[in-house]
Amino acid sequence: MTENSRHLQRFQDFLTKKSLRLTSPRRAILEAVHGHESHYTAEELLSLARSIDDSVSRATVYRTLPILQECDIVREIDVGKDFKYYATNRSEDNFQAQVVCVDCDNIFEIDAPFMDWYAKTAAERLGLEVDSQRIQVNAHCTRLRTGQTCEHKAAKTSESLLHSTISTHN
Amino acid sequence: MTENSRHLQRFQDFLTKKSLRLTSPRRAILEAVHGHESHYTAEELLSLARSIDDSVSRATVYRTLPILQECDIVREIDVGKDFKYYATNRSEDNFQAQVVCVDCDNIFEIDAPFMDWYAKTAAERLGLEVDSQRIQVNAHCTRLRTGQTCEHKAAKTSESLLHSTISTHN
DNA sequence: GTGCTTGCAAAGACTTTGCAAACTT
DNA sequence: AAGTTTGCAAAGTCTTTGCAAGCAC
Repeated sequence: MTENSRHLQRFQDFLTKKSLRLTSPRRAILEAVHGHESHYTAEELLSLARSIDDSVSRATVYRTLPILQECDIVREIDVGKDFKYYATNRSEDNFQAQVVCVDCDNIFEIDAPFMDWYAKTAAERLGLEVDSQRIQVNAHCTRLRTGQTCEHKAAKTSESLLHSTISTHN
Repeated sequence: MTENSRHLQRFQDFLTKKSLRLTSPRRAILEAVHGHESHYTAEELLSLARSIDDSVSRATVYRTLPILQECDIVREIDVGKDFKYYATNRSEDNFQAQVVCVDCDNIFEIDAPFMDWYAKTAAERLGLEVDSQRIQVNAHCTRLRTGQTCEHKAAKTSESLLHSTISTHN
């Protein structure tokens, strides 16, 4: 069973449970969500969804994203810009930190397994219960800073590093 | 030497260095920055600044905040809402994580000393150089969830916890 | 059929910016 | 005097919302 069909299944179940309907725009948006490799904006999702069903409107994308987040199919990533990024939840995902290159806007994700423990401890000290958590590191391209600005290409070649795991426990 | 005067000194030096001017609105805003206890919005800063010099305009607040951030007098805290919070840098501050109560919007800060190490390690793996970092934990009020919603009052009484330190190294 | 959905365009919320007048050095 | 800064209001940017027509079930 592919991830796509697993997500479709989950989406349908969720919609049914809430007496919502599986419409053609929603289907196109779900497909678009799988068409994106990494992080995308609402606008990018709209473009791709429109290439699948050109009647999809911006409003529907914005109305569907919260549903996809509730289904745990998509997650929102706010890196402090004036718009948000979204990413599709792949099955093997652990909690991850975002490393954002401020020169080229690339977003890398790196496992940060200690975060679950930290968040829980921090919240408990305040008598709270963890809802969600987030780590973000903003960084510059050391090597490329001197030459032309940090390039997206450079970032792409680092993709093998994306699944590195960093833990504070050694 | 108080923190206020240290900040004023730093502000003046910075302005001079950049051939900028110490004007009355800027002075009022700097004062307002010290009048706030914890986290404040641009709008709240504007109100307080206006109570000191009622001619201060919203535009000037927005234009002055970036300068204060460059001087390291104020820091920006983006908790993913559609507006930003600001906090005055007090001398004893270490790197801190934000714990945001999603019920009452209170923001607590807790030391997270391991973050420097983590950010550096994560960035290095990608060939980047750390610029800034951020940890945020969103949480609910466990105890108060059942009764009336989590109250701001309740948060205030936890203030003694604000300076707790949590480290992953035990 | 019932009532959830959609697209469109207008509205919203916060922040930024153009401009002429006012002010700091 | 020279050049920065200000307040005002308009512009901007992303996101949300009202509404009548259109669909899914």
